[in-house]
Amino acid sequence: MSIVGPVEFAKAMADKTRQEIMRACCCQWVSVGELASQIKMTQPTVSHHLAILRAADLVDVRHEGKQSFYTLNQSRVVACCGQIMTVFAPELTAPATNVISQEALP
Amino acid sequence: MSIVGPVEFAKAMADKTRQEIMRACCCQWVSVGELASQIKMTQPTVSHHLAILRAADLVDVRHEGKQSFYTLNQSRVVACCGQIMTVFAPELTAPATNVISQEALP
DNA sequence: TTTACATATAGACGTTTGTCGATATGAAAG
DNA sequence: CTTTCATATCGACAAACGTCTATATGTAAA
Repeated sequence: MSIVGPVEFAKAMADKTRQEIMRACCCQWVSVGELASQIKMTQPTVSHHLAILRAADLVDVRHEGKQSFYTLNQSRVVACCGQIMTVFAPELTAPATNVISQEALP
Repeated sequence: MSIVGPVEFAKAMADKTRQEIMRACCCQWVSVGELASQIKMTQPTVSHHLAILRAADLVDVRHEGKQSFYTLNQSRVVACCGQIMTVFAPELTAPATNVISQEALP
């Protein structure tokens, strides 16, 4: 929903603690409390970082009873990395082989 | 040479001005003065950002007479994005098709 | 309706970061 | 050698950021 460009994506990832959280909830749903104890940070700190990751659409949330479970949005990671590579490595990321490119040259 | 992990890479890219500089010197060698006038920032500010990008190995430098020319290191961009995708999107970035995976399942 | 528990938000505080003007460094020209 | 020009570094300042404690919100149990 939210428009997340290369700058917002990089900003969201530009923190050691946030990347630890991302690793901790990669491929699984983890509660806030469990995240806090795993990365050894207070619960409010973890909630704060989760809010940032949520704003960047880098995590999905599922509310169950009194607790909320988070999981890493891997598709968004791939999409943002793809965009970065398209913009900042155009010579190394050909947008599909162009069939007419060779013959069209004089 | 310098070890640049996902955190350092993201930090280096987590700034609008720095991404403008990167776009400006993508696919070409550009002097510091020209970069400064293109992105409309003072020369010291641009030098400062270039130092950060240099530390992250995201730009290459070539000194010619009194001026220095910079160009974006596209290979590093691809390498860092690849590392991020491997770590934070393992389910979407299969490390080459595993031939025995299907038959090995009971 | 209380009580207990999980998460979110608010406020405070120290640290880091981005920007600038001033100045140092270094290389070519006169 | 002195001057000029391009870039790098320094010092200052405000804004943004990360962390904590305290508290609010909301849900389930007693």
